Amino acid sequence: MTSTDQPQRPAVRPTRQRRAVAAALAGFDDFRSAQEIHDLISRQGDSVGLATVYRTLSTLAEAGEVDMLRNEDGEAIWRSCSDTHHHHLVCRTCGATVEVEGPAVERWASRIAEEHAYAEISHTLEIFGTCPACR
Amino acid sequence: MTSTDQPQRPAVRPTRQRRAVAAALAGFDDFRSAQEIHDLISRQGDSVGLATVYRTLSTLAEAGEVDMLRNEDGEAIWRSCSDTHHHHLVCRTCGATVEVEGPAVERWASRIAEEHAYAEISHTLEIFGTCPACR
DNA sequence: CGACTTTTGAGAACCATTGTCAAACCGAGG
DNA sequence: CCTCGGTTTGACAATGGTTCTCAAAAGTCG
Ligand SMILES: [Zn+2]
Ligand SMILES: [Zn+2]
Ligand SMILES: [Zn+2]
Ligand SMILES: [Zn+2]
Repeated sequence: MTSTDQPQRPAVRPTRQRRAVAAALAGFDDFRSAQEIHDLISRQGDSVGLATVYRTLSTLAEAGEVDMLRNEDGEAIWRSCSDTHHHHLVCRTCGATVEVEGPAVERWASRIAEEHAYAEISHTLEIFGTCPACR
Repeated sequence: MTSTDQPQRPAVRPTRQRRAVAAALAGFDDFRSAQEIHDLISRQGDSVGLATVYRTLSTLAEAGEVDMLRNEDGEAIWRSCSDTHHHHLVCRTCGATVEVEGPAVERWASRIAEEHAYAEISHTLEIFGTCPACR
């Protein structure tokens, strides 16, 4: 019996590239685009292909290690976040981010979904504005 | 004095194309992509360039006549909505939409922004799920 | 009917994101 | 340390939604 119990996970390997992306993510606390992250990595001397940056970010996002959301232009932006469910207050200009929680909102959302019999619910809730520093 | 009081609006003209887009929008009540709307128009016999569809939708959105939001792939989707501020419960599969309101959420969002001194606030709040019909 | 301004559309251009696939890499055994 | 098989990478092509270009077409108004 080789493996009937374990779902046979793909075995993620700790490579130089993945370490570089993780390091870059640890280096800022605002939301950044994949391209910006790619640039940051290059600027630090490391060299990681853009496609790999995208792949790594997607993987991390699926694992819940980073949050991905879309700015008002529809571009994906990423950030290493705390692992509890939360939302964001994001500066439209510089990306400065504050994690926020709203238990009442969570309840409201699930109640709404329930009332209309929608299943497999997910929700997006982000607040955009101009931070004090960018005024 | 030609015009110092009126901000000199661009004078939007009622063209066949704009009427066609408006008619298409009136023909469905779920969120659709620009391409889908373009197809609907063609299917109704009218012919409107895709670029014009985009232009018209953008104009209508700025005027608050339609709502634009992004699906989970980041694509813009559009819908003719009521003119009061509201949010949406959208079926991930068929696009079926329910407009929802949450006064408490609105208050929560502005309080959060205020607490962190962010200005020019806007927020996005959408709930995605699978509607009863799509189960 | 002109003179003037806005609008349109076919196609090119953009550009973020994803796909391709051979070469490089990793880790476990041997 | 060497080998073997699956994993990962990266240069580059390909996608696909959206915007740009600009000459031709269509409103507006006297
Ligand atoms: Zn977060
Ligand atoms: Zn939430
Ligand atoms: Zn709406
Ligand atoms: Zn609101």
